[in-house]
Amino acid sequence: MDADIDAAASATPARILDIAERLAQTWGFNGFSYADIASELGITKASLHYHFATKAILGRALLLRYSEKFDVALTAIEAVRDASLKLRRYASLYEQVLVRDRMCLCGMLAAEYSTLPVAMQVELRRFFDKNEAWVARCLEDGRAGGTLTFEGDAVDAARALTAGLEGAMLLARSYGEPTRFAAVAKRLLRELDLAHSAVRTNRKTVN
Amino acid sequence: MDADIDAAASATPARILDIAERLAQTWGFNGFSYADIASELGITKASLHYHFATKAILGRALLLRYSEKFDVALTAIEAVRDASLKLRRYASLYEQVLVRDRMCLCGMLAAEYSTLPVAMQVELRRFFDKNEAWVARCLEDGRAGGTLTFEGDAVDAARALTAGLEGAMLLARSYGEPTRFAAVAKRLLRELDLAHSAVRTNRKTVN
DNA sequence: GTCTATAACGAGATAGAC
DNA sequence: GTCTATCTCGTTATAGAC
Repeated sequence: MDADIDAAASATPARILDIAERLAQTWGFNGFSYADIASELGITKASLHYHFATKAILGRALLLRYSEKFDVALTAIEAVRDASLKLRRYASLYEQVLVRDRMCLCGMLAAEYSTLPVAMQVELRRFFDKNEAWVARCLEDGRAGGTLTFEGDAVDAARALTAGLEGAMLLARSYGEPTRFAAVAKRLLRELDLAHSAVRTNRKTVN
Repeated sequence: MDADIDAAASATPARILDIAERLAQTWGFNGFSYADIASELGITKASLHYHFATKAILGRALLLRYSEKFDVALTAIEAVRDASLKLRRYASLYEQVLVRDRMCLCGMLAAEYSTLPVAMQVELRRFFDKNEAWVARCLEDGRAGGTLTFEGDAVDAARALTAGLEGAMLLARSYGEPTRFAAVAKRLLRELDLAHSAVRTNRKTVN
């Protein structure tokens, strides 16, 4: 098939990005070099520069691809009806990254923000903006639909949730204990859950 | 005074750490070099190596001093009676760092964790452990005293709070908007506040 | 305690052959 | 599209004079 041939012919850039992505999620964008990718892929540094002329270009491509993959994942979750379940699926996206001993690429890049090429800084903020908008919409839908509860602006609540997930990831990875993340995620989601909140309300009124 | 003379005589290591600390909080531990410190301090790289033989030693000293300073700050907060206010003061420690365009040193190092010398990894976890214990104790006191409310283990709640604060800091700094942090912090603390929680409970029962 | 000088290495990047 | 070879620069670190 032509598609397969083309895919095979253009496989090298994708494989480069695969390796670079894992290294960036593990050591940070400034923590790996062209030499690291080259040795792992079995080609020379010069060949890497043919595909990605500069590291800044590679980094931007990394972010764009990651953002697209994230879009696909979010779209898949869109099919879910229940907003509460949607959020649990969303949180599990983070967890899947963590159990592979990686940080969220964008959380990692956020830490390195001030050292990144401007083009990467722009793309990183774009990623967070999209992410935040998706979560905010999900929260708003859930509140309107009567499955979620939170106060104030949905965007603020979305920021609190993503901040909690990113931070929990950061800390859990330092301990090599993904369960630390899971516990925090569960707690964050529980607070948004109307069903659980109602239980808590009842308990209070009984007291 | 002898103390002053001694302080002046041993001022160089402290000034080195001051600069290194700011650079580490801005660019990361791997984001600055001895040359950066040397040029800013007006001495040579060789002189730096006299005070801190290797960068790993410098990094560990950085962490130890930061941890001590944090202890002092926490002890100062201890004087506060109200647990809710105590937590607000705690959160404002983070905010004070952020408004100076810095990341929490330990949040930054957590991102770089896998690239750090083992001695720094150990010290970093020690810092988080102490931090977590302090917050957990504060939460427990507040719950017992009837000013705070949360479910389950205090340690879990403490981890959720610190994760939220660290993550919010990370994201706020990428946008150069400290208000993003403040909004998330306010939300996190509000959820722990019994007074506010009671209001919410009342509102629910009215509905 | 600070200096000059230098070692030893790794980084990103380029030229030009195949 | 990949290679060899090389350049230039920045990095941590050391030797030895002052």
